[in-house]
Amino acid sequence: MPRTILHLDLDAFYCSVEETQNPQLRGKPFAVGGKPNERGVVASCSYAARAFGVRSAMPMSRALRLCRELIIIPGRHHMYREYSEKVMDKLRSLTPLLEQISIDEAFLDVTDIQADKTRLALDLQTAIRTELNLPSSIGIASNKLVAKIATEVGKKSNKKTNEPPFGLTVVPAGEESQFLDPLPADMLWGVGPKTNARLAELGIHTIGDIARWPEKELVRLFGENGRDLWQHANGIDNRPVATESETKSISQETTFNVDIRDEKTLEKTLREQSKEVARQLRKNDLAGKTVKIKIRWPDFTTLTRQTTLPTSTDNEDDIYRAAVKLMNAVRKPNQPVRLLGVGVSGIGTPARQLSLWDAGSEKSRKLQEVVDQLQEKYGKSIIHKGDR
DNA sequence: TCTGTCTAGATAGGACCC
DNA sequence: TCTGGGGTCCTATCTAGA
Repeated sequence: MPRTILHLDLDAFYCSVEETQNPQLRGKPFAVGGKPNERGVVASCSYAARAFGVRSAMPMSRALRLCRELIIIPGRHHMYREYSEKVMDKLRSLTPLLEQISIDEAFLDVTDIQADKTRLALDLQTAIRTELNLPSSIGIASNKLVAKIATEVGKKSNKKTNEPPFGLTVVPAGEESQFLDPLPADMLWGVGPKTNARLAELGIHTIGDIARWPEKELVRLFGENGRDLWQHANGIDNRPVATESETKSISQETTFNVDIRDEKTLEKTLREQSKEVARQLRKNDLAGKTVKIKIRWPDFTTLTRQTTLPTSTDNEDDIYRAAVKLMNAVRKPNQPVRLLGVGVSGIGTPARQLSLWDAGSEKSRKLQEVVDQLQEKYGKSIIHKGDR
């Protein structure tokens, strides 16, 4: 039996949340993101701003040139996260088979829900709109890949100026290839600018073009990615909706408003970043073994250096010391830096020293007795410093 | 003891995503 | 025109140890 996967994407999410706080923004060209004079970029822009050619990830200075009256709003990520959680709770009330893939997107496996799936999607869309004031688009298909592309297609085809698309696109099982065939190759998951350019050189422009190439030939040209490419282009995607995921790395990075040469400022930045990374590790009861730095020179060349520590850590000083060492190994004195970052990977639960005393268990009580007897016999010197 | 081979883990970078 | 931040995954290369 084919599965039914629903993909939901909140339209212009950050901007939509800002509109709930300030309804006067509705219909106006505005963008959430960094300041234009501080190397900021557009994180999200309203549909009115999009009409001027403003797009996300665009430098704010350029966005401002395209749209003189653009209103710039600094991001309030804490608030966006709260709204995101409200939406996810709403989805979870429908089914626990939920995979959140980003702050504003999720997959739901609704195969076993006994209801008309289009009706279900419409009700969901309406509920999120009326209860939370947020517009969303939905794609429904027999797998995650096609459902996600369906959402995108719905957004593109419902283009009323200055308004969110509220797309809803259903791809019936068995019609996946037909649906994908005319779409541009870069709508496929995993095809970015580089792969798209390579495909174009081969005369491949649409997803259908990929599907018609021999799988073996794609594997020869693109390695294992070629196999995925062929399968996805043919509408094949057997990945389940993954309800759980583990954190694999935690990092912090900063692009400076102006390039920095001063050693002390760079070290101070690493210190603050290490502190934040350690805080996040401890908050999630995690520790990492590999410390990585990322450094970008003014010409935009970016490099990373990493080192593996003897033991996992969630300690700010350990991370900072390793990061400074890595930076000093790669940076010449007085060399200007555009971006600096610190990350920790190789993540697991922290290897804390086991306490003999905290459990209050039978075992620890007996141990206590033994230690007390030994203490009586030999004095306190037998208690090793590290044991408590 | 020396050398070659295999393998696993570490490292660096690239591509991609939102 | 001048390019953020925080992630994941993959691949190539290097290196140490068996």
